[in-house]
Amino acid sequence: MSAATARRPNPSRKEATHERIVETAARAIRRSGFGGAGVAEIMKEAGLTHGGFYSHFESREGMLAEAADRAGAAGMAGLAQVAAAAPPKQALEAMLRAYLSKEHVEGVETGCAIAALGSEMPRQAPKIRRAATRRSKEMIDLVARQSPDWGQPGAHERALVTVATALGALVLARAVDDRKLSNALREAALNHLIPTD
Amino acid sequence: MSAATARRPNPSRKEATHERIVETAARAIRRSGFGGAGVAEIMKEAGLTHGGFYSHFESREGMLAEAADRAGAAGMAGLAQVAAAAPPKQALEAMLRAYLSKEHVEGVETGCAIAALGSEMPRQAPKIRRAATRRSKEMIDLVARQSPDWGQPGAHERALVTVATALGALVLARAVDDRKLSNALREAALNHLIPTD
DNA sequence: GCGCTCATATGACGATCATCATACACACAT
DNA sequence: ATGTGTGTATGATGATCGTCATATGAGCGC
Repeated sequence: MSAATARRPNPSRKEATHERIVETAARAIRRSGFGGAGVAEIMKEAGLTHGGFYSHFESREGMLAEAADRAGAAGMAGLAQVAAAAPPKQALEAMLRAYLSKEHVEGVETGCAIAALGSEMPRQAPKIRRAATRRSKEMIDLVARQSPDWGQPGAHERALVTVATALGALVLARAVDDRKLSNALREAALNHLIPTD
Repeated sequence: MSAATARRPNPSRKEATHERIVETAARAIRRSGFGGAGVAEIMKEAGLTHGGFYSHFESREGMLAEAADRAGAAGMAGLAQVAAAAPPKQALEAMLRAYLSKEHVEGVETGCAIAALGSEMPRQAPKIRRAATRRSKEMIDLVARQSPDWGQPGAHERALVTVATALGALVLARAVDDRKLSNALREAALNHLIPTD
């Protein structure tokens, strides 16, 4: 428990619950999509009932926007952590290997939000799309910064292509019902994106 | 009530309606997703009421499977047509330019089904996933066949990467709320995928 | 300890959905 | 024309959903 901060009457009680709901929702939307994540189910999964929902969010859509942003942030943070844990020279390679790993293909619920929700984004509310855009730019910048040709002309364009390729390979590898094809997609994208020498 | 009468006064009447419903549904799922395409809405859009639906399909899911396959076939047919209309040497380039055109970014409803539904596929029924897998393979083969290095070792792998890059760029270009970024993604992917000389 | 306040629970409402039972209307053979 | 059968419409049912009004219970200041 928290007995530390005495600034506000009870700063953490409601906020902690709010946080837990958003965290749960961030996983739920990646698992079930925007439409498949019901209010009652999310609250139940967070250890609550559906009643108090509207004291935390003004609407279901508002919650979805928070959840989408959280999901995007979580995926980004995971990638950034992988990059930070690797030697600078191999940061990009480490990120790509993690992004195109079999574990990431199977772990939709905790993985990249753009891959899990990308094709649903065009019809989402402006708030959600803005979050997706911001997180996408972050991801592109992260890749660009770890690229060997950072700062050189065309580096940003190459980062765009790298992200597109990894995202497309992941989405396809998840979509198909054929293990061999799924693995072939991952391997082909990896061999193509990682400079072999 | 209905006995096994082998009498068909008009064999095409019902089939034509069935066809029209599937065609309508194929557009609806690309526009609204699998979950967002309701039975009543699809029937209404096909010029009917929701009542007769279950004389055409055994369930909503069965209809979705037909519609998904139809959507995949339509997207493929469009691409194949573009390829056929271009000089053989430029067939691949023509396909890529069409796939990554601004029109395709904006035309979700009549475009590539994998791009429109890709991130929803992992949680769909087996029938739907099988259709998606088959259509994906067709698309990869189509690209491989039009590639300049067709038959050479590694050509198939290169086709996998080409498809992944185009798909990822299209999904991202549609997802983001930023016109400039959307265009930059299309252009970057095109410049990278089309052999410039 | 007492009562006030806030976070959460209980329960209900209206809307929407897939599904099905039944009634109608049109086309064809006679 | 008339009746028969097939294709579609009308309407209902039960389930699920988002939303909200109200009740309950726990923690904090006095």
